Formats: sequence, structure tokens, C-alpha cells
Amino acid sequence: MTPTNRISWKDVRDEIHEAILTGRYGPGDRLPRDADIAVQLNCARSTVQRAMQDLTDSGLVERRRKGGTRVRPDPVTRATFDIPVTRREIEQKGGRYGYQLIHSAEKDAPRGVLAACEISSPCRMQQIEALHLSDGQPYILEDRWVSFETVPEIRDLDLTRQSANEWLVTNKPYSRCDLRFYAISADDRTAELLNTVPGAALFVIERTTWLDAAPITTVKAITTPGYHLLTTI
Amino acid sequence: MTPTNRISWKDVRDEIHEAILTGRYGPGDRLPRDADIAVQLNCARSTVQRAMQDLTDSGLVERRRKGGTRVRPDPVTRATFDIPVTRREIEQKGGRYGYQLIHSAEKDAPRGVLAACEISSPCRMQQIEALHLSDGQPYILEDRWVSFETVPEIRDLDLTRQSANEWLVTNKPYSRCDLRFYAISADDRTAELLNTVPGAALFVIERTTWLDAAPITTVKAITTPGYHLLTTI
DNA sequence: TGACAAAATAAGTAGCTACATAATATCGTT
DNA sequence: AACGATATTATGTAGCTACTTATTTTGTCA
Repeated sequence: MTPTNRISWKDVRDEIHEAILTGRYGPGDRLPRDADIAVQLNCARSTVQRAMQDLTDSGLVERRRKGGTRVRPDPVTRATFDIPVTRREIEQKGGRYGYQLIHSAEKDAPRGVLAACEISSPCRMQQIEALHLSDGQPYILEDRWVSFETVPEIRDLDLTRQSANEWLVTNKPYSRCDLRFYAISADDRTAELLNTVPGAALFVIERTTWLDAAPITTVKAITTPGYHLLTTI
Repeated sequence: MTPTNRISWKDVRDEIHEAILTGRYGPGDRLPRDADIAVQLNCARSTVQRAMQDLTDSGLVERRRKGGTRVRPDPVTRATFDIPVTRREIEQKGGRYGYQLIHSAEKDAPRGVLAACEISSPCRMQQIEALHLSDGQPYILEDRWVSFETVPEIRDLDLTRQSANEWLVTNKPYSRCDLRFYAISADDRTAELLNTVPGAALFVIERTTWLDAAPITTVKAITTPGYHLLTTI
């Protein structure tokens, strides 16, 4: 008998979450200590600990040694996004993926790129412009700069067949990644490449990756009008 | 003697991460089972478990019972964003916060709002338009719809002094939150309110919150030109 | 009163055991 | 060979103990 009357850490988490939702604990309030909650809910402290860790990760509570656990006084909305390889993103939406290299050349990295990579001295990098297509229509225009130092192979890669996006992601794992989201107005050239009108509002995903302190690549992914980025549920 | 030669789960995580970075395990490869790693690194299986959980959360590996652990074959960039209350966001950037109610009235919720709230039948809601200012300059224009059913108090609130953003966040915790990011072109009215030119590209953060199945509010936060959203490090 | 040292406290971490659960692998039967 | 029942396996979870660490509180002395 006794059909799993054990309580799971998710139960504990939901219980506490519920108590915050119903206002039993408001922003800034201190929660009972783990050990007391454990006794009250008849479970082990480690179970409460796991539940609390989850609530901390989701930004709902703050924990400090000796200070105890309290509901965050300045609630934040914490959201997680998954940004897949562009090919997969298009295929998952049911589109037929297409790829087109526009341009690839060695150049002096401009100021903005150096800043994104957090390097101060001038530097030559490989600039790659490419278009990702869904069902033949432009989907994302990527403007990428790749560091020779971290990715020497980039000189000899055939980027007409495989995108740098895909090659890098499978061959150059990173230890740090910064993302920036913003909007730009399409200039004439961008508009033409993306098959839209100059001045159109475009959503931009900018990403820089590093291996330890060394920058790998920085890329500006300019999306077509109507592009929405959603939280992963 | 023996000055903490115990190995931490973060050490284990970094060790495995390192092994993936250096290519010892590539996308799709299967890692040794937890127990073996534990023996190899001379720690308990629970320590390896914790490390693996962290690597799973960051999207680097996949774990399946009996199937074992493998490096994700389709690597994703997983990013976390914190979106604070607008007042705090402005203050943290060193700006002086200002707030201005533009308009508040009961209305039939339009299609888009109903869709965002995932409700099918027509519904009356409170529409609130307000402007958040930084150092007297427009910063974010918010177009908000609040459900009477979940938030009956909204009828009697004085929104000329306190923003709905702030009131809701401290008084109506949510159990679910969806976010959408995209870009729009400023129409004449938006441009005037945000003190910019019609056609300017604006970054939009749209957010809908629920308490269980019941929608609380959906809000379109239209930012001023130049707004960037960064990952939290 | 103020400053500093010592004690107390609550979370964090590591280790162990035991059992649950979900996949997969195996084997026997038709 | 195809199928289904069964065994095996690797991760998931819960409980316990012991110890560590950061932080606050208390206490003592100048």
C-alpha cells in the first residue's frame, strides 16, 4: 500500500509559489527556514533546498546564508530564449531551407565589431555576408565577422555550400555568449537583399561568442519584417 | 591536513564542459554514465548528477533515462533575460524616472489582445496607455489591457500617480508569462508620443501574464529608437 | 558609545543509500 | 521475421548525515 505519499520537490516548489501568489508572502517578506518548511510539509530539507533553488533560478525569491529566504522585493520577469541554428529554425517552422553566400573577404574590423568583441587594438577579421532563405524567400540576413586567431580554418572553408553559422556552431563551441536585441530601419541595400522596402522596421539579433577570453565571432542577424521571437515555454 | 580536496559539482561541470569545448566529445556523442564519471573524478554520483543537470539547463547536453547523456546534436544558444519594472530599469541606468498616464478606459478587447490572452469569446477590458520617461524624455510607451475578471481592483485605481506596471507587479503575481520581441515602424501618433519621427524602427517587448488559466494583463512596451536589450551575464 | 571578537544561524555542498521511472535490449514464442 | 513479455540499465528523485561558509547577532572590552 502507501502509493507514493512521498512529496516531490516540485510539490514543495508549487506550494511555496502558491503561497506567494495568494499573497501570504509579499515582496520583501521572509520565508520560514528550509528546515521548518521541511517539518511542516513532512519532507527532507534537501527536498526543500531543491525547490528553493528552482524558485531562485526563476527570479522569484532571493536566498542568503544566515539571512534566509525572502521574496524578491523588485520582481523581475525572467525569460529564457532558445536560438537554434537558422537552418533548423526554418525547417521547424515547416519551411524549405535555402542558403546563399553574398560576400566573404578579409578586412579590418570596424570599431563596432571590435567593441562587441571587447578587443581594443585594431585587428583583421573575415567578414561574411550571407542570406538564409525559407521557401526561397529571404528570411535572415547575416553579417558576420570571424576572428582569424580563434578560427584559423575560416580562410580555407567553402562557405558557398555550408553557412558559417552552421559550421561554427558544430565546430567551435563557446564558453561565453552575449546577445543584444534591437530594431533598425532597413537601408537601401538591406531592403533589396531582404526583398522589402527601404525604411522597413527590422528586428535584429546580435550575438558575440568567446572561447575563454578570445572572441570567436560576432554576428548581426537581420530578420525580415514580421519576425517575432517568442519565449520557450 | 587534507585541505578540502573534495571536488565540487561546479568542478565536475567545468571538467565536462571543457571536454566538450576541446572536442573530446562532439555533437551527438554519448558521454560516460554518471557512475563512471564519478569513479573517474573520485566523487559521488550525486555530484555528477548536479553538474549534469546544470549542463542540461544551459542547453549543452541532453539526458535520457537508460539512453544516457549526450552532447546536443543541434546546439542552441540559450539566453536568459531579466526584464525589471520600468521605473527600476530607468533608475538603474542613472536616469530620473517620470511617468505620465495618457488614457485609461473600458473597451471591447480587440482580436489581437484576445489572441495574446488565449481567450476566444469577446470580452471587455481596461485599456491603459502610459508613458515612462527618463530624465523627462520619453523612454517606453506602454499599451496595456487588463482583465476585469482577474483584476477587479483596476476600476478604482488611481493610475495618474502610480503606473499599472508597478501596481500589477507588486500586487498580482503571475504563474505564467509569455514574451514576444519584434520591431515596428512608428505610426504618426506613436512617433509624436515618443518624440521621434514617423517610420522610425522601434523595438517592442510584448508580455502577457496569467494566473493559472486566467489572463491578468497583456502589454505592448514600445521602446524609443536606440533601445537595446542585453542578456544578463 | 564604538569597535572588534566570538557565537549562532541558515543556506550551501558533498557523500551515502534506496528506490522509481523510462528507455532500451533481450529472449522466447508464434 | 515479427511480436510481445521480461530483464536490464542509466538517469531521476527522496531521504539522511555531516560538514562548510557567509552573514548576522551578540557580547566584551576599551
